[in-house]
Amino acid sequence: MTTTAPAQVDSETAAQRARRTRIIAATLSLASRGGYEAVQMREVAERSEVALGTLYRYFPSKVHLLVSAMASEVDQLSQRLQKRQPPGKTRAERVSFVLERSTRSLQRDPLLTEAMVRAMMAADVTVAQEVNAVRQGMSDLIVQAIRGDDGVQEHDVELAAILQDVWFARQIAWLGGRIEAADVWRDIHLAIGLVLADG
Amino acid sequence: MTTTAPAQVDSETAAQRARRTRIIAATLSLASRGGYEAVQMREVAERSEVALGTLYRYFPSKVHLLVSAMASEVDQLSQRLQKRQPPGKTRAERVSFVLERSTRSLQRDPLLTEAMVRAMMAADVTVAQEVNAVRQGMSDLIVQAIRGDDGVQEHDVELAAILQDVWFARQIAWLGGRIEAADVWRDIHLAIGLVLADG
DNA sequence: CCAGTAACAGGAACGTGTTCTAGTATCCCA
DNA sequence: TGGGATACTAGAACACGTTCCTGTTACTGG
Repeated sequence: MTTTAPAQVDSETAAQRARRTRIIAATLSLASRGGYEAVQMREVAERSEVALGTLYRYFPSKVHLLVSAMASEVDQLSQRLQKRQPPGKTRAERVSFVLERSTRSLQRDPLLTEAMVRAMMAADVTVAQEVNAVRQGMSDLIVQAIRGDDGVQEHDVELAAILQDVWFARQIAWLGGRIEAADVWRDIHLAIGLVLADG
Repeated sequence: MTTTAPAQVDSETAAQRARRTRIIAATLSLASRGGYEAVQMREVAERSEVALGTLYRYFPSKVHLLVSAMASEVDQLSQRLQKRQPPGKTRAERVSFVLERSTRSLQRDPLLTEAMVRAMMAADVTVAQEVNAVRQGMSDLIVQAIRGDDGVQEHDVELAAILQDVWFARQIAWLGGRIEAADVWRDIHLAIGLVLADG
């Protein structure tokens, strides 16, 4: 947190964009192999062929780094899912589709998920911007599913926020060893039914 | 995590119970003054007049320590609130009463809350028992409010779990500087209205 | 092209959670 | 009541996130 970050991402040099990409890639790779604790800053720096100080110039803390990595993952998920309207006649069916896909996508790589979700929860005010990017991506996904072809509905943003809260909380319960992977989806599905009781 | 914990809390010697009490007291005091980062294990040990190794024998990590502290706080809150049935004619009114009291109680000491909630979120599988104690305490509170004088209702435990998830998630959003203290309560209230739509 | 500035490399150093060791005190039971 | 196990103290040691320092490289305006 000593040095000032590169002014703007879109005014970066090509070499800088490449460094940023290498750093995120190394982070995802390490997280995927060993979770939160395996993402060690020295190791990330070494793998992305960047000095430790440079790593900290790009991402001022481990939490910034992991939340940024999650933002990049959510972006990808979002692009895959938003190619077409989620199927289903009711709001509940469409939201179920989207959240089930998201949940399965995360559970496929539990250690990576653990690293990213743990960072999201550890984020303090200095990471608010990155955290908001992640939440916005998830929210867009859910809101689009709620609306379907019906357009804007009352409370749809608030409902999406609640479902996202439950979604995160259940992931944490799973990561904390308090519920099984299968229960994550059962609980979220139940929450969808209760919150979107329209069919 | 190397040494085995004292066998059972109820088979402790008087001196051991006193140590445990002093440790929790020192933890709450430090957390209240400076939040999560101010709870430093060496400092806790010194203030509770216990060697560092002993502290780790009683609480095998900082997270265990803070979650245990939260369990003790929730116990107290629970005892205060459960003295009488929460007022209100509808489930929503009663649950609002209980959660508003809980929220206000936490917001009165933001740094302590930050320390405890952050520990709850950082808890891994080794802390599952302590985390469950906290969640059970909160759940009892909410379930009792849902039931009121009406007795057992369908899904009341699941509804309580969802509300608790939202409650925690909103606390985190507040602690993460993404929403204001007042918004915490507004969002939880909204969730109550949506989940318990019975008046 | 050159000077000055910002970014980067390499690595030492520091803080705090956690573990480990050696010695001492306390407890429990035969 | 004595002796062995268990618990405790004091403090060193280790790991990893973070900061800082020194020298070098890459960029930019004149």
